[in-house]
Amino acid sequence: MVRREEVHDVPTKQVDAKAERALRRRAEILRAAVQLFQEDGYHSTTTHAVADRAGISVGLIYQYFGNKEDLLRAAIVDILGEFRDRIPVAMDEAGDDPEARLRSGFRTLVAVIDEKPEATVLSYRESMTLSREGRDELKKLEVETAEPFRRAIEDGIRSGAFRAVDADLVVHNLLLVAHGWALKHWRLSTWLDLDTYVQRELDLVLGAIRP
Amino acid sequence: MVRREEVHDVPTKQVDAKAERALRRRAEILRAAVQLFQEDGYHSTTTHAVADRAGISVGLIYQYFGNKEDLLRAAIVDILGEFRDRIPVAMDEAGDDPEARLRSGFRTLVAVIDEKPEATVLSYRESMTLSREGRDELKKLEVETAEPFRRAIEDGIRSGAFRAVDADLVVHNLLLVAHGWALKHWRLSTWLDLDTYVQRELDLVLGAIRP
Amino acid sequence: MVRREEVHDVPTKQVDAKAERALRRRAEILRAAVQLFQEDGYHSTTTHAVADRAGISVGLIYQYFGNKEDLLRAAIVDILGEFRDRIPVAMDEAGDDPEARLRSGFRTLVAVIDEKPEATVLSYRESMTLSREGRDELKKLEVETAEPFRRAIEDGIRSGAFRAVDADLVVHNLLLVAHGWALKHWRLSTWLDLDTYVQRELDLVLGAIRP
Amino acid sequence: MVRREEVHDVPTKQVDAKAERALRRRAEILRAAVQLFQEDGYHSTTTHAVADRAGISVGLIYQYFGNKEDLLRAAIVDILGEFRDRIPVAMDEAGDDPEARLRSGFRTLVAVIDEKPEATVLSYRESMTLSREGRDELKKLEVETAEPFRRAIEDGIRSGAFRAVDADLVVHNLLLVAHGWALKHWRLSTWLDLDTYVQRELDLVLGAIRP
DNA sequence: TATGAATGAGTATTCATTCAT
DNA sequence: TATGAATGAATACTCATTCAT
Repeated sequence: MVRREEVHDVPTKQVDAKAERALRRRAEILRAAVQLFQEDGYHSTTTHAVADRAGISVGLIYQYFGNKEDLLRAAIVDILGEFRDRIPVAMDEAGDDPEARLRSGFRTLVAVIDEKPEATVLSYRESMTLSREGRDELKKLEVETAEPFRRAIEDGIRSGAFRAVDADLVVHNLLLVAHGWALKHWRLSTWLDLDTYVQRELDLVLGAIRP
Repeated sequence: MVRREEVHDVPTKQVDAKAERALRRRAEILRAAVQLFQEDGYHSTTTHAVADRAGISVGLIYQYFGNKEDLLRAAIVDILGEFRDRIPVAMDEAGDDPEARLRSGFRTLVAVIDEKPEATVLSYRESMTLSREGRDELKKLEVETAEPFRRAIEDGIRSGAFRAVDADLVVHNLLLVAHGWALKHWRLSTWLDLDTYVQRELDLVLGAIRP
Repeated sequence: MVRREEVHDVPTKQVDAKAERALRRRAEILRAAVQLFQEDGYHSTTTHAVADRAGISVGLIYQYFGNKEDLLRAAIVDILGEFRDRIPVAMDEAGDDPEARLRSGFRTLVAVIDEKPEATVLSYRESMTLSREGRDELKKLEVETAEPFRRAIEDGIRSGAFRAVDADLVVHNLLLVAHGWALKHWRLSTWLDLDTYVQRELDLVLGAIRP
Repeated sequence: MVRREEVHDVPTKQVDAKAERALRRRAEILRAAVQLFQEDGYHSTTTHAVADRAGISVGLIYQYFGNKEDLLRAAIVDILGEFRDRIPVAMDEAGDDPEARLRSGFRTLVAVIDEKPEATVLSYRESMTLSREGRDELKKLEVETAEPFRRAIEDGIRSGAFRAVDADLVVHNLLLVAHGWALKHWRLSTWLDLDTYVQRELDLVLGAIRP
């Protein structure tokens, strides 16, 4: 007879399947939430509406998220995390030239924002809704997102590719302008598409910092 | 044409005193509301809290404002109206030179934002909370605010002072950067003061559009 | 013209009327709550049910009580307070003789319990439901209720009217037996009425402590 | 007649092992439930918490108990059943003397209560929570517990060992006082231990009914 | 004008219970 | 037997708004 402990042993495969299923569920719920938060605003979105959109019951939301605010936090962290992860990769693919790195990073930043504009807008609109901890987590991610841009600019300044500008301020502008694509999309999209926006903004920003 | 106040048979003086008192009350309530909206967010602010802060009873709010949303709309319209009114004046005082006009307009814009950062942040955070009509009113004011900037840039392009840039895009950037002073004040203020911010941003923006 | 502050002055009479009305409301709500707590138990009683029974809206409950638990606390404190207030009076009316004082006090105690058996049962059934503070308040009241009985017994022991018994234990028994009238009323009432119960219990208790 | 377990064609030994294991499981769950009911109250105890404490899954609770209330009923019946079973034995061991029988029965009653004070308190606090049937089962057990005491007193009255007191009332008091050891343990234990409590209470009760 | 008692619709969250595995 | 993911009914509490005074 097998030891009792072993009775509960389950094939690793099954465990993985379970864990994967759980992750998918979580993502489904989060997607539904982000959609609705964007459509109606965080406060106007009910947990029941999120459950309906995700095709599950209200109760299940609380098995994957602590509460409604946690859902908001996860939604915002989700996109900020994507920024943090994808931008360095894109910049590295662009090689060593500071200007090329900046272009690639900015292009990726706006592209990610264009993929999930709702989440970006959310992070502006609702970050005050979060608790102290949630907001601190956000700020940390924001700083991490800014970092590779800052380094590229400082490299450029050192190499003489850029003027001796306030690197932090330029990064601030780059991020603002990137977010602007989501924040003012209703107006920008009347005369610009994504590529043109990226192109023209890069021309402006780089034009301002070239020697 | 008779002024509306005089329709009833009351001495003008008394009417004025009354009207003035009413205006003051309205302003007091609005001020309390803007403070609290900024401190706790629109949704977390109760009408009772606004009444308390303003030193009046809840009921009275409804004599000056239609409902809570109307209070929000008024708060946002208030600052946007100030932009619309003060910027053209500031630009005109700067004379005819497009660059001087831009500088003066931007400086004023950031100054007004610095005076009431709450309201600016509010207009980003809560404009989706407004009804269709409220939002349309906002967009109209936003366009009116942008207009003098756009004209100065186009004048500059025509006169050869600026390159043939996308004027609307530059205005979009100017406004974003101005709002950025309120939106990211927590970070910017760690290394910049108002004047330096204005100066450096103008250098960047103008550097990008000069021939 | 009167000073503004005086404008709000209201006749004292009116203030009293308001305060009195508020007290009546509070009592109405409390009565409804005690009834329902007794009928269905605290946890099975909904705040809506309390409001319905009291003939008011749910919201109003929260203008008079902090929350549902506060309603329970108030209900229990209410009766314990009555014990504390009425028993010393009854004992004093009985004169100086320890036995007469004990009889009178016990008779009153059981009478009050008989008037509001629900509240007595409540204090047994639901006191654990209360928060630490609530329970401490209860214990304090319980001790205050016991005190006059304890003193009468010790007086009797000193004067030789009673044997040298454990006074605290006798008080404990007296209170238990009094509460028993509410706790086991369903059985006791099959063969006893209030007066007989009081009479027989006093005979037993006094028979046990007489020399 | 075949035992129910044997209906299916399984070796008796295996059935017994199974049945025994099931009984142990049931007892484990019940023990966890009683602990938690006492610590947090019946309503604040979740079935998940019971499962955790018992080291099993929620689902399994429902294989041994019909529902949560059934768990409560079982917990209370458990201790009342122990009263019913152990008291007659203790009294018989004391011989024929009514007073000796009473003493032995009471001592055992308080001892059992002291072993499981939680369950005793539970039966006071939560019996109203039970359904009609559950409460009737409890009352039946209570009467059965009382019966041997009643008989001992009546025997004593007949034999002249006791005065012609109301036997049912004396039993009522005995049970109340015994339960009091659990209900007011927080206060009694400040100056009494179990044996002293039993001793002094017996002295008081017997002192009241001796001729 | 001004008050604030009263309303009651609206909602996040919990938790006993089920059932596919 | 045993699991625990999933359900969804139930409920305390809030707060914008009204209206009698």
